[in-house]
Amino acid sequence: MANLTIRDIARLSGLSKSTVSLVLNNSPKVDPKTRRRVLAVMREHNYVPSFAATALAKGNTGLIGMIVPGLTWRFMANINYGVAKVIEDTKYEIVLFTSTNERDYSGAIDRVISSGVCAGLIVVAHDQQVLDRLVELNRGGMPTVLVDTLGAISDLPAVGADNYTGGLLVGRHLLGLGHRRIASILGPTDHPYVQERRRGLRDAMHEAGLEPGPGLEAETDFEEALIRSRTRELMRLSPDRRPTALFAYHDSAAFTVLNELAEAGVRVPEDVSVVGFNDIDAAAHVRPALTTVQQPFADMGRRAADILLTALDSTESDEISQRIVLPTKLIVRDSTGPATADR
Amino acid sequence: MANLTIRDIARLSGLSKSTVSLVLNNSPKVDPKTRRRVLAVMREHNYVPSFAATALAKGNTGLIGMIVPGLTWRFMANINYGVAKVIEDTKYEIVLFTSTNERDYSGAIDRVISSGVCAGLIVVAHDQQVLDRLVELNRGGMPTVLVDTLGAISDLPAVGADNYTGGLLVGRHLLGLGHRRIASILGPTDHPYVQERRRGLRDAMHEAGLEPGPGLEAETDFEEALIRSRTRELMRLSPDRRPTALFAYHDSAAFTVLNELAEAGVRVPEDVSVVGFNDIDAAAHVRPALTTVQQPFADMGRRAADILLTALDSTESDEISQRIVLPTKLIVRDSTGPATADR
DNA sequence: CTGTTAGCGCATTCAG
DNA sequence: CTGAATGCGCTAACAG
Repeated sequence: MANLTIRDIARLSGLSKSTVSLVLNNSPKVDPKTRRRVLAVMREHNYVPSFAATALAKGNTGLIGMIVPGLTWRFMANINYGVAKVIEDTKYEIVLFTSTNERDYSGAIDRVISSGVCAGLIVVAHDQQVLDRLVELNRGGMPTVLVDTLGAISDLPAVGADNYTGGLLVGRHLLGLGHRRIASILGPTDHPYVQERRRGLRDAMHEAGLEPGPGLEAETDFEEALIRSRTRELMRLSPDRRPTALFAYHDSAAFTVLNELAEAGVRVPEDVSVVGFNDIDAAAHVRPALTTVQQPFADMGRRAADILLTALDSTESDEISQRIVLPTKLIVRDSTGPATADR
Repeated sequence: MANLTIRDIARLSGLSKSTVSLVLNNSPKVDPKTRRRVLAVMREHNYVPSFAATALAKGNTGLIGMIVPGLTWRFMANINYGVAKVIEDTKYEIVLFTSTNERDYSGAIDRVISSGVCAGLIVVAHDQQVLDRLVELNRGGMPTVLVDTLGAISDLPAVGADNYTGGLLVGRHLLGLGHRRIASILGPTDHPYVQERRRGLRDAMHEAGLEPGPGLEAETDFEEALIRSRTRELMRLSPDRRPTALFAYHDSAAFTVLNELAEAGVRVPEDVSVVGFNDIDAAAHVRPALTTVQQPFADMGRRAADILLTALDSTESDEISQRIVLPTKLIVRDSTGPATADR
C-alpha cells in the first residue's frame, strides 16, 4: 500500500493542496466544516504526512536529541524524566541516543550531529574527551546544553548540581559524628564531579583542622572488583590508621562497599560508617539504608530542557551561555553512626 | 551562520551539485582526487547535509524507533543494548521514545507513529491496551516488531522469553527443596507474562500432585507499599497455612519482599525461601543473593532488531509475522533453601 | 476562505 | 567521470 500524499487527499476531498496543508497546520483560516471533512478523509485513508517533507519545508525537524552515556546508570532515567516533562508540552519530540559503550560514546555523538536529525541537543557527558569531540563537531552551531557536566571546560550552557557542597556536607556530617579518619572510594579523578566532591570533603576536614590521612583516598573506576579490593585494602590497615568512615563516590559503589564489608563481617554503622552519592531509589532500600547526597536529577533535566527551548525559539545566536548550579542535599539514613573506635 | 547547502559546497569546489551528491553517497564513479578535495571543502566549511532533504529524496529516514514504557525498569537497558549492538553496524540510527507515564504510553505511540519519523518500530509493551492502540494506528503499515510481549493478541512479529518454563523451573526447584506451600506475589494478572509464569508454577505443582493452596496467590501492581502489605498478610497466616516459599513476579518486587521480611525478623532462606524473576544485575548483589530466573534481554533486543532489519530491507509486505521464544534459565543463589517447617 | 506558484536540499535519471 | 533537469511531499506567500 503506497503511502498517500497531501495531493491525494486534496483530490479525494475536492480541494487544493494548500487548503489541506492549512488544516494540517491548524490554521484558523479554514472553514470548520471543510476542516472536518478533510480530517475525515485523512482518517479514512489512514493518511500520515511525510515527516521528511514537513521538516524540509519548515526548516526544522522538531526533534530534540538527548545523548547519554548509557541507560544502566539509574539516574539517567530521572534526568530523562525531567526533560520529557518539559518537552512533552511543546511541539518538539525528544529522541534518546545511547551508545553500547559507556566509556566512549563519541561515535554516537558523531552520528547524531552529522546526521543533522536534531534541532537541538541535550547531552550528559562526564568525560572531557567526549566533550571536546562534541564541541569540535558542533561548531556548526546546533544549540546544545550540557547536563551534569559542570566544571568541565567548554562554553556550552550547562546545568549541574553542587557537588562541592555535597562533599562538604558529607564531611561535616561524618566529622560531627566523631569520625577523624575518613576514606574516599573515588571515581575517576579526571572527572570534574569527582574532583568537586573531593574538594568539598577536604575543605570540611580543613575546617576541623584535619588533613586527609595518607593513603585514605582510593581511586577506582566502575569495576566492582576494583572497588571491592580497594575496600579490603583500607580495612586491612592497622587499627590506628584504619578509616572509621568510607565515602563512596556514588551509590552503586557504596552498595558494593556494603557487600564487601558484610562478607568480611564488618558491621555498618557500628564498625564503620558508609556514605554514598546520588540517592538513587535503591539507596533507601538496601540494608542498612544508605546515607547519601541527593542530586535533583529530574530538575536538572527540566532546567536543561528549558534552556534549550528558549535557545531554539529565540532568533539564533543569542549567545546564551549560562551555567546553572542546583543544590544538593544530605540524606541521613542508617549507614552512618558515631565513631566508636579509639577516638 | 546560515547552514550551507550542497549547492554552496559545489560552487566552493568548482563542481556541480550532482558530483558532490555522488561523493556524499560514496559512489565509486568519482575520481578519488576529486572526492578528497570535495571532502576537504566540506570539512573546512563544516558542512552537514540536510537530514530532511536526504530523507525526502531517498524516501527513507533511516531511523528506527524504539518505544519503551519507561527507563526505570532495569532490563530496558539490556534490551536496548541488544538492539543497539545490531543497529550500530547498519545505516540505520536508533531513536528511543519513552513516556513519562509508565502505565499508559499510548500518547508516545501516537506521536511517534503520526509523526512518521521512523522507518520501523521496535516496541516493548506489556499492556494489551497499549498494544491495541499500536495496531490500530499502525494500519498504515510501518514495520513493527514487539519485544517481551509474547502471548498478547496481535499479528505483529514478536520476540520474547519462555516465561512458562521459567515458572515451571521455579516450581520444580522449590518442590525439590521440599516446599509444599508456595505463595506467589503476582504482578498485574492481565499481563500475559504474569499469566505464563503462574501457569508454569501451577503445572509444576500439578506434576507433584499438589494444588496451589487457597489464598496463596497475592495480586499486586508495582507499588512497593502493596507488595509489602501482601507479604505481611501471607506471613501472618497460621503456621499450617503459611507459605514456606515466596515467588515474586520480578526481582524488584523480590527485593521489596526481602526488605519486608528482614524488618519483620524473618530469616531468608532459613525461615522462608524467596525467588525473583529477570535476574537484573542487583539480584546477585543483594543479601541474601537472589535465586531468580534469567531472561536473555540483550538477545531479545538483538533478535528483534534482526527481524526488523530484514523486514525493512525486503520488498515490502512480505508478511513476516514470526514469533520467537527464547529460553529462560533458573539461577540458584542464596535466597532459597530446604523447607524446614513442619514437613 | 480557497487556489496558484515557488521553492526547501538532496538524489537520480540521462546526456555529454 | 561530470553537468543539467526533474521530482520527493510539504509550506508559505500571494492572489483571487
